[in-house]
Amino acid sequence: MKSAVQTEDLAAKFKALADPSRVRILELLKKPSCCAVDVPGGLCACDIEGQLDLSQPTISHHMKVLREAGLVEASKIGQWMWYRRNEKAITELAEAIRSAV
Amino acid sequence: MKSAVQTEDLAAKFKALADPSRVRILELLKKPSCCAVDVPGGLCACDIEGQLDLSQPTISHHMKVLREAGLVEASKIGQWMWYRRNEKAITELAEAIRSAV
DNA sequence: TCTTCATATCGATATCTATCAATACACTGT
DNA sequence: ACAGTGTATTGATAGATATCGATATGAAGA
Repeated sequence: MKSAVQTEDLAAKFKALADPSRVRILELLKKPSCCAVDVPGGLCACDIEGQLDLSQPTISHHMKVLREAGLVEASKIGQWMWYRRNEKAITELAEAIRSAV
Repeated sequence: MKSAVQTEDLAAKFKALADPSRVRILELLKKPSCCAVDVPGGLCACDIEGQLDLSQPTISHHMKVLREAGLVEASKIGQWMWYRRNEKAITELAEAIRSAV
């Protein structure tokens, strides 16, 4: 039987995806980088903000949720935050949903 | 680009999984049937209730959420509701999370 | 140091959700 | 018809969440 922590952890990750804006953000992060940070893959917060019609604090909140769920990673580069998908965690979640859940 | 309805639909499915009790229910539904309904796979509501330490109305609520998300199917057999996983929808969601999201 | 820009945090609020007790509904056997 | 059983709905409530404006933090450049 699955442990309670595993179940809780799965639910927490799904909760992070349980919002259209956050699903959209994960879509956007698939695109090649187009922000000031010259790194392939990922985006910085201002670019995400430019595409979602949400306020800057709201975007910041969503990124925090995605990060704490482990689905997105972030690094500070200069004054920008560079966000990118954690493909490993995403793939593991996809596996869990099919077999383990 | 993904359409808004697709994004909304994905988020709706994730929202259905964004609760430990409902993740647990999907686990339970993997087990072979052990309820009065003599059909392989799936469970009836009373069996789920017996394993989750939640009230009957709460279980009923969770099953409704899972059904409306399309992740679980239900049939009435006599006075029992027979619930089973919609493996097709679950697999599609697993695909979406990895590639499309 | 001062200003500017990018991002995070705070405080407030409206909406949503999980939960239960009570009740209604539906099916079965007597 | 009636009683019993399984499930759904209703109504209420406590807690969570998405959102924003205002403000704070932090980094870069003049």
